[in-house]
Amino acid sequence: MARTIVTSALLYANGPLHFGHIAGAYLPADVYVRTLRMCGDEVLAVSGSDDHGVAITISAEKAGEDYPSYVARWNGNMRATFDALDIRYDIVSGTSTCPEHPELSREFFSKLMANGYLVERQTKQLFCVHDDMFLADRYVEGTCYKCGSEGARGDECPSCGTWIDPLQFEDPRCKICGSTPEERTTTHWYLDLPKLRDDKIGGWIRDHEWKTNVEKFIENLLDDVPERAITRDMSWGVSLPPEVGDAGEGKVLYVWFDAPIGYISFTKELMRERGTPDAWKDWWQGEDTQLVHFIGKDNIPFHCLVFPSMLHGVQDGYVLPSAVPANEFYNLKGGKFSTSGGNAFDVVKFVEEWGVDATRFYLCSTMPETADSEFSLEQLIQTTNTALAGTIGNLATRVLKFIAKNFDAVVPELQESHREEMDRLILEECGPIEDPAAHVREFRFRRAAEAVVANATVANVFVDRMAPWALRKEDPAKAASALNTLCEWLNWQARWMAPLMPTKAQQLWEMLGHSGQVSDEPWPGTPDAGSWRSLTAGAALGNPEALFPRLTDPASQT
RNA sequence: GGCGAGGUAGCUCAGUCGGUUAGAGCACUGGCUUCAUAAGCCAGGGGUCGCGGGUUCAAGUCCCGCCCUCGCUACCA
Repeated sequence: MARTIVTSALLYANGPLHFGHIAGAYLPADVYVRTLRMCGDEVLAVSGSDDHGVAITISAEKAGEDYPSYVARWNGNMRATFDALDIRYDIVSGTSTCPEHPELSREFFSKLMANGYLVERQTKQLFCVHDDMFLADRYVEGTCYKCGSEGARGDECPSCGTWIDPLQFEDPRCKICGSTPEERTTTHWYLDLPKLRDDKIGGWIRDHEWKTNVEKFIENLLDDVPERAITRDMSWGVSLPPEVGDAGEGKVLYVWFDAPIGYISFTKELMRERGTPDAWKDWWQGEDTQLVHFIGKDNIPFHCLVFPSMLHGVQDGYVLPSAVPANEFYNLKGGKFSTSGGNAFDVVKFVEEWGVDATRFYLCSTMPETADSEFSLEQLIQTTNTALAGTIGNLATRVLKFIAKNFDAVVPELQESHREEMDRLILEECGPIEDPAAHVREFRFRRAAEAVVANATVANVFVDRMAPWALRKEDPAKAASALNTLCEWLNWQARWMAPLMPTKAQQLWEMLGHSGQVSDEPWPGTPDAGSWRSLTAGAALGNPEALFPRLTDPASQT
């Protein structure tokens, strides 16, 4: 049986989730997981928050909160957003709360060191006595020694574009408190990426089949891969293992080093809770495991180069990613979603107002799969009204209400003599039928969304060809056969919809008279003339009602 | 400045290895239908594929230059 670990980018616990994140990494993962599960694959879905790093400590202090509660707040926001959007994981944890995380992160560090993939170096860095911390380049400002403009940041001068070495500032200031920092020597450990690349992993990365947009990114990256510091001078994070000695005092692992390890430590946490503490190995070190990382394009270097290098470097038999379906960026009004810049809105409230499934569907059908793409409320409303209310929802009501009125609200009978004609008409002559799951497996979510609608159009064409309202008077038995065929089709439609629109799929499923969960049904694929029917004539149908209410654009009202 | 992505119909986007008249959805126009959520079906109009060169029998697709938009620029993630 196919076994797949699906991860969604660990969210940096320093702000709310917005549609950019959701369309980029979380919703596609959820649709993928739901699809695979209905297909009978064994799937583990993991996500959580990335809780460490300087940015968080500074923001927390500004907000007057202690780090754990600050991080917990954003972790909670993430969970609430997932709930609102029906995005489900087996575990949503956090790097600062997962009990297994520190130890496993240190184990990675130790093994990489033992295997010769870490380099120890001493560097000079600015230290702020007032704030009692080494300052990241970004937190130093001063007068640019090239163009003389004030307010140059420690990494780059905004006026002349020069790359700044903050140690060369004549008047360095701490950006946090404004005092003058002093120069101090500090020791750090670097991940020897060039060596890791040359010891096999480079070849693996080069030969691996990546998504097109990922491929382009990686090629350049590989040629010029630097050593990367994986430790920091601060207290909020995972402390270093004892074997580094005194030099490790007051230092923690760099967030980017420990964050992806979270995927594994969260799995350990989950398996311990389930009472099978060793089961995580079957996943992460199992030969047949497929590892799929859903991320945004900004995460490509880490998931395609750094983390695989780490997994390889510890030499513990970890699986390497089989696919990294990175999405591009999702934009709002031409710019990126940004909560600090005000270019965003409250996701939970948005979903309450416009509906979970309509939102999920629209995000999927405009997902930035191949290039950056654009979100707009007007289009969401448009799409909901035409594709969901008009094509899919109206198909259900026009069929089921007609049956309720004229055929006693039960599945009408199919005359054996009509079977061949009905099957030929709907399966061959009313338009192409596609399997949404086939697109999902290729990470083509936009096409999958289109396919669900296109399949409903096939049935709408069938209704028009049969014209049951007229046929009922001329040949009632044949009208019954046609409606029986349409009931069968709606049963497929509900299952096709399930991964994308779980709530509405379930509602349709119940309208068809079923009591169980549609998501527990096996994936239907595409109908086959000989075997696609499964209904019993006379079975009671549920109450037909509008699946997707039409939405009104507040901007278009006068 | 450097790096990355993009500029294709009114809008949002597809276009695999360069190969017939450049596609889809929405919007728009016309016709059919009346079962249904003023829904459905059919047909149609609409593009010098950012600009200028080049390679080729053939370029939206490859090469060079330019213009514009967006993102990143590493010890922030």
